[in-house]
Amino acid sequence: MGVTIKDVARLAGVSPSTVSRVLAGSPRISPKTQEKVRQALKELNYHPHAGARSLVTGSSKTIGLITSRPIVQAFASTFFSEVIQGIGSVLEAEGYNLLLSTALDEDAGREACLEMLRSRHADGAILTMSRLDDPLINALVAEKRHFVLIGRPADREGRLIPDVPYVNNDNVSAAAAVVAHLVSLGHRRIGFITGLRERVYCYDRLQGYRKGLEEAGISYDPALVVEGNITQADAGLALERLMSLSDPPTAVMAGDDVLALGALDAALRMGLRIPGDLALSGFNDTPLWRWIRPRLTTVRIPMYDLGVMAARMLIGLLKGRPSCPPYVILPSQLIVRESTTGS
Amino acid sequence: MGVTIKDVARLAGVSPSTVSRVLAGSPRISPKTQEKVRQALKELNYHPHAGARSLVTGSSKTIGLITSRPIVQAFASTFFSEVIQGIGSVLEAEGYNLLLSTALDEDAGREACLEMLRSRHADGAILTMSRLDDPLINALVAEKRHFVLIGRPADREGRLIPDVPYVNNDNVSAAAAVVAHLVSLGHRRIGFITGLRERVYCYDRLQGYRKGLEEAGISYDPALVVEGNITQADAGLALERLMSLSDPPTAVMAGDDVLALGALDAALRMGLRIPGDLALSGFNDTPLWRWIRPRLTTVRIPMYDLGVMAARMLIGLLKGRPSCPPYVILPSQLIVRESTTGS
DNA sequence: AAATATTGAGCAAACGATTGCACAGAATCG
DNA sequence: CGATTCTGTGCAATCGTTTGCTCAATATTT
Repeated sequence: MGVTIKDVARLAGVSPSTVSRVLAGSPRISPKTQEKVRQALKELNYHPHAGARSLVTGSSKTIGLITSRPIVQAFASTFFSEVIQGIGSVLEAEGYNLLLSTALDEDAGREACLEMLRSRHADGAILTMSRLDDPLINALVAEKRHFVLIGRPADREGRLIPDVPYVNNDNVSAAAAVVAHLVSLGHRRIGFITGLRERVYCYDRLQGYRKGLEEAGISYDPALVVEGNITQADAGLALERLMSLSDPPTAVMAGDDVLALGALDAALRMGLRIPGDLALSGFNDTPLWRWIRPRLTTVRIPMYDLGVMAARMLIGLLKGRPSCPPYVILPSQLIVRESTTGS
Repeated sequence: MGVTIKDVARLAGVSPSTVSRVLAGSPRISPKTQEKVRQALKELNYHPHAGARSLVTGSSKTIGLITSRPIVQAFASTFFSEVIQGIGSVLEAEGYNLLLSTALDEDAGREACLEMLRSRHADGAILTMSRLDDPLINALVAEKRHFVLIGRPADREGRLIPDVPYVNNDNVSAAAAVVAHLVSLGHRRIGFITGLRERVYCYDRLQGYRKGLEEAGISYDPALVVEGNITQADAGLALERLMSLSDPPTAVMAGDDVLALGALDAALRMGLRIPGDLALSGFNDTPLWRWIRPRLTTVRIPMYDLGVMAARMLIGLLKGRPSCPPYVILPSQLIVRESTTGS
């Protein structure tokens, strides 16, 4: 069925070794021979057998792409999509293919991921959206695998786990910047609707929220923070809860655009005017939502670039480049729109 | 580095063949031996080398997932995400892994896809969102690959290409149902904003639109159809064009929720009331948008199930099941909401 | 008890590619 | 011109598994 290197060798009148060397671009092959071999390659439409190759070289030219939470959520926003593109653009140029982890639930999923990486002999992995004290990170470290995290490796207390390469955006300072923006508009009671803090990015944005308050000299009020699932329904309930406080917020920042949308819906239902009665901000600048009115003040995350950097970093690791930096933090950008300023 | 079948054999005091047979569940191994081998497997934490396996068996237990248009768009909506989950849920249970095609542009992308399938010796492929006369389909057929299309295989004139297994939703009748719904509300001038008809699903929805008109005894007016890219900006322009006709539509159906959102934005900007001045409908029931006001009348596509069925069908093909149906059409569902009925 | 059937396990040959080593023939040197 | 260095190519081992065939040992049958 498949045409092998021997077939090519026979047609070109050389040995398999020579064909292999031509393929590898070895300099010790004469131009004449090279030409003959290339002819034969084209003529037979030869394609190397990745399995056989990986058997002898030990490298499968394959990278695992892993999401530690169910893919459902991972793909729901455009985050994953953009990140994948960034990763793909780098990996393709380097001849790597992406192996997707499609596990359903978190525990079985972890084993399935590891199994995939092991049996497919993946050269490395890229992880996204990890949790505090993420078991998968621990497992990967224990197996001494090459991998790069998109996000921030954090232990149970949110402290940075050393020696894990990662690419992240500056969630803390970005969240603080949102607070500063709201403060500059005169707000002092600022609510925060966020996903569960076991997700590192949620944790960090919460830290940024607190940092922003502190820098503005506003004391932190736990009653103003509502933590829940990243769904619009939950965000709506969260907003209702915040607005029913005896001293309700005049501004609410959401830890994600999805949450902001749910909150927006609830606010409008409650008859609140945005931003007249309540200023509202999101996070992530989900592209498709730029058309929602009022337009959402939010933070733009360089998702594509996160993917690119992660892939580059991983390639660096695989090639054993010593100059490879242990981590990269990409800046994000506050995008001010109507939902806070009204114009 | 890696622990091989020989290591296991040595520890268990048997030959590699025996270990292999235990792994394969061969019945001709005594319980005692099986137990010994299993012990050794656990103890050494053995994992088979997929490459070596594929070398001798010819199967790589790998499925390529291919999007013929740039992944960008493919991932932008939740379509791809849900489909992937469906696919994954089936493939994982069958021991297959997903290889993702990450090509950037359409032409180089096609070659990269094929190259991936060939050199990785993928057992099969699942294709999404094909075009009329899609070159990739032709290539896959020419290479006699096992694959299933999510969508409908169509030639240049939109005719069904025979002998290509596919899973599709009933775009034609769904679009017709939307028209029927609008007609039942009293509309006679119904506009249609759609993506380029070179995408089969756009083409089919256009056919459904025409069919719906015909069934209602309304003659087709090309001026009421605007075809463009699937972006909100284009949809906005399309709506403006439709509304500036001397005899503008009283209802507009969009071929996609993204388009509906762009049209909605434009309509509101033009001071139109929805559905008072203009009824508006979408397509796909993008989950995150159920919270947008006014809520969008749309069509729900069973995306997850499309993935499941495609994967099942592919597995069937790979196993050479003769009972495997050549195609499946899943029903979609009209979801009536405020944007057409007002309540 | 001898002949035959069954069971359980090993031998060894693939599968397709890479690569260290050997070795011709040509080129270069003294 | 003989000795030495290059160049270009082939040989053969190797990577980790699977699997057809062989064959001992055991079980079953006459």
